[in-house]
Amino acid sequence: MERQRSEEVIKKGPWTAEEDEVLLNFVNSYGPRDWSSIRSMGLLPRTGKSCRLRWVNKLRPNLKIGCKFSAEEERVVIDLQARFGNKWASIASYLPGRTDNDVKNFWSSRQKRLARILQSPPKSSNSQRSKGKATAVPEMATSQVTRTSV
DNA sequence: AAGAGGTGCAACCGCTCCACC
DNA sequence: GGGTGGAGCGGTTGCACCTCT
Repeated sequence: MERQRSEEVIKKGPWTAEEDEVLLNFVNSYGPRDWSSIRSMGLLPRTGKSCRLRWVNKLRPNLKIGCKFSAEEERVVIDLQARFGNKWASIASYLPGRTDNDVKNFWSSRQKRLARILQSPPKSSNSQRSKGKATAVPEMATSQVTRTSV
């Protein structure tokens, strides 16, 4: 019973503004550490893991939230990925304001797109579904293909 | 105007490494 | 020296939004 209760307490899914605020207050007071104590102190019904992730990806100061990767950042990611492989945290450390999750998502999106481009025959450009969100692809694609295919 | 397809983002899960007891 | 717990990292998945047909 008790165990069941303690499991029920853990919340998952999207974070609310209130939770963000509590997490920020905690970090301001104790610093970005001891994540598991957030739950043990009864501040939030979230795991330490979840709290750390939320802070790192969304609440940390100086994050470039909602800001697309610049051409320069893309180049850095491509270059560092070639050097380090999928060491996203290491790569992110070279990109101020970017998180490992950002870099990881950016890279996997590019990979998917590249795969699609390479698979699809070079039909007329009309058939390309270039979304507004996903514009700067073609140039990227070529430079990436050469590197990733190694 | 509606439906289908594709993209990007946020979050969770499992594994590995490190520090402490 | 070994065991346990916590933190960090990488991979994967689901959802919402946007564009095109």
